[in-house]
Amino acid sequence: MKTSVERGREVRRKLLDAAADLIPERGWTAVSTRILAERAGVAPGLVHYHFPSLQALLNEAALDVIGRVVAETGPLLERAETLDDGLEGMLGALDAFTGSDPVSVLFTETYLAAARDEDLRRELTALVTRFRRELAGWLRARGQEAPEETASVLAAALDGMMLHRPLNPELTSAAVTPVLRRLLTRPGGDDHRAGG
Amino acid sequence: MKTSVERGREVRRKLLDAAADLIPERGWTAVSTRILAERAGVAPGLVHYHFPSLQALLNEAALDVIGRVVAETGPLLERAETLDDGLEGMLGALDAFTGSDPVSVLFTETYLAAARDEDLRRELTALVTRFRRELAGWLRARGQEAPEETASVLAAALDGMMLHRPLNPELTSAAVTPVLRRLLTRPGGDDHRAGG
DNA sequence: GATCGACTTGGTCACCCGTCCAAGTAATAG
DNA sequence: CTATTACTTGGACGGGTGACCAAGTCGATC
Repeated sequence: MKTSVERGREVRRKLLDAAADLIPERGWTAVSTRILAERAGVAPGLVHYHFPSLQALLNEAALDVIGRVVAETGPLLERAETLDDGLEGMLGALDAFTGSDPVSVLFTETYLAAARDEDLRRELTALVTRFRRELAGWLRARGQEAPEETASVLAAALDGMMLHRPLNPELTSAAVTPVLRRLLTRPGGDDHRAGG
Repeated sequence: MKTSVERGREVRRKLLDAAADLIPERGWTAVSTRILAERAGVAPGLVHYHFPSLQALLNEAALDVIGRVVAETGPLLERAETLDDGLEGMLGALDAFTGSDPVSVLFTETYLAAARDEDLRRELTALVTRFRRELAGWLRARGQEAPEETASVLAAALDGMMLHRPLNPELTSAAVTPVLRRLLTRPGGDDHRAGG
């Protein structure tokens, strides 16, 4: 038999998981305490026992998922030796997301919610910045020109692709890789145009 | 004195304008008939007189705004002779949008709402496709390699930039233009690698 | 066995929701 | 002047909302 504290943690976890499902499904502002509790298989009153507010629960659930995705990308990059390999790896991993899947939609919902919640914005900015820094560092280490700016554009382009995919079926990694490859400047290529 | 039909049209217009304000402000699913009517300075019952449902009103309002932005971009492109000029023009125009302004947020809100409303998705896809086709045609006419794919990536990257801007202040057109320029292949450049 | 404290239950509070509609106003057509 | 038409008003309908809480459960500790 479990201790009540253990069951409490489990309930908390179930609520966060239910939120990660429901935010993409219904939209951030359309997730209610009752629906959340029902989906988690839990009494309605528990939401406000384990979390100070519905907003706080949604923020934590979204940042959890995004944080996990960001944490997975670092190792994926490090495994790639060349810029081309890294780009292909990232875009290949992105093929798991159709733009309509829960994770893609959760990302976008969170970006929007961050415009209306200062706490969320601050923490989301931290996560996105970390991702961008990792990407920039990886680019720099492999001789990429203007690594920070390239990382910013690349990060934005990846999220933009997720946004456009449901409206543009041609936006596959196969179609996109050759185009995005042009963003990368190889060390042995056209790298010396002094200054800029 | 105005005829009642004229006043009716005016009310319809006011409701659409109010919706275009409120969708970014509160989030798509958090716009209610009563708040809408209040913002428009109009009685609540008028919403369902002029529109079959709240959803239909929101769809029309969003597509109006997006359609107008898309319609403005064509002429902007045509004015530019070279790929570089066109890119700079587009990115410069994008500087009017901070990513937190109503139009930027409305775009993203609409992409998300389209995932949950088939009618909206169909019409939004038509608009986005039109934009992409115009961009691709313009690119092809100026000797760009793989114009369709480049247009797809460029369109996605632009929306992605709007999504990321509030979280990444360095994402200015000045920082981004030199990077995105690498996407463009000049006619006199490395253009003949037959087939591909 | 008694006490404590974490967790849970089920419900209450005041309020907002989309939709619909009977009754009213007022410009126009006959 | 009457009938028609288009538009407007204010409220009613059933139902969902976030937050809160008194009472209850139950393992852990003394």
